[in-house]
Amino acid sequence: MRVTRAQAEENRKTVIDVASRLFRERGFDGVGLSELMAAAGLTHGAFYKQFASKDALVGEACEHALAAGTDKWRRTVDAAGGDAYATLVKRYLAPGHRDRTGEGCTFAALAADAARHGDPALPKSFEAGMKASVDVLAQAMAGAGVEAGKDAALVAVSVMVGALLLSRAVDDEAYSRSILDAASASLLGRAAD
Amino acid sequence: MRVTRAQAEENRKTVIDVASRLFRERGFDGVGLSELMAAAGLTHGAFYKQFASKDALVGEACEHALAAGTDKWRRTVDAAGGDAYATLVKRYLAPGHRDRTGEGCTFAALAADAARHGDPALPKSFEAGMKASVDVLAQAMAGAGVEAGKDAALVAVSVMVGALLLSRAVDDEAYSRSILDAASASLLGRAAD
DNA sequence: TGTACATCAGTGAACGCGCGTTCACTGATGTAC
DNA sequence: TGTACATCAGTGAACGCGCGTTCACTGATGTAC
Repeated sequence: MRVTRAQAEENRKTVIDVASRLFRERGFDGVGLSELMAAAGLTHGAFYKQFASKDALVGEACEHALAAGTDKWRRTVDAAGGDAYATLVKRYLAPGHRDRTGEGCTFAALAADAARHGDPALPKSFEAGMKASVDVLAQAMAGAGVEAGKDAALVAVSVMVGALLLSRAVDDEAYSRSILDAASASLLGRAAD
Repeated sequence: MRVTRAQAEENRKTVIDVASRLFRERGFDGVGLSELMAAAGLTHGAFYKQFASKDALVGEACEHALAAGTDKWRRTVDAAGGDAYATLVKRYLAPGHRDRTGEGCTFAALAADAARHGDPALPKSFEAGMKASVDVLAQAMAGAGVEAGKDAALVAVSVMVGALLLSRAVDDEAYSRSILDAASASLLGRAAD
């Protein structure tokens, strides 16, 4: 049965939101459309009334996840003031972030999937998300009096993404934390503990 | 038709080798057993004479790829002497490595896949590979007179993996290189160019 | 404002397809005498 | 060393299953008068 235009638009957003979580958790191939639509409270048949294909949703979900990540960082910087850089780094390299892949960093979760996906729209989205993240981090670094500049922020993002990715791939909890802690200490200086 | 035991053993190794390349290129879900066996010069039916399941091959292929990566680093260190650290970093953060995912770093290619795979054997393999890589890199850093210690090597590996991963996920070639170059300069010092 | 009709978001069955896996069969290899 | 037989790596057809996608249908929404 038909629903209001507002409801339909809301359903569309729900699907994208659910997809952005599930894709981060299990990868593009790890989530079927039936399961995804069920998680959004709909049946799978409704999918093609909103999206041209699964690939189209993959593109929108990545864009959404990347934009949400940047927004979250921006809000943190706005709220934390001079502590912004340390707050950003500590939250990013925390076990809580490591363990909630679905709500976490899109780069650490999906960059490899995006690179191999074929669709040229994904790299464009990831690049835009990357540049935005680097900008926000550079601003936070400057505010903290850390050596600023785009390159320093670029490297900082690389450390963060790499450490988070690796911390998720190892078995031992203590070793996993030591990866996060070493990266955190390196970015914030030895006195960060 | 039956083949010699030596031939069968060789075929098994070929399958693992081909799998370790294809999985790095396209992910575990991106490679079907028929295609994989065909790439190894066999038919898909032969697969289950050598492996219990696709998951079993995934485990062996990861182990193989990780061990091969560590060996390659070790050989580079043995061959390059005092230049080992710079050689390692430059080769790792080179466009050639970025563009050959199938023969490249297993962490950058498969860490996310491994983290979400479920099978507890994968994190064990990745952890062992990580520790071995950190050891080799720490040795190379010490040989180059760079601040040594496990933590510094841990962070260096994080930067390298993160930068490579991100360089593969963005669209613009120049921007991709700037990620690799920034990481390289950061690890080797500004004078590295 | 009330009625008549067209629209279309959502439903659920069905489609073809490729997946991982199984199996009866082949025939050269390996073994026993 | 030569012969007879058991083994088993590899073949290729077949299995059930879940995937992405399509479609006829429903019925409340949106529109026209």
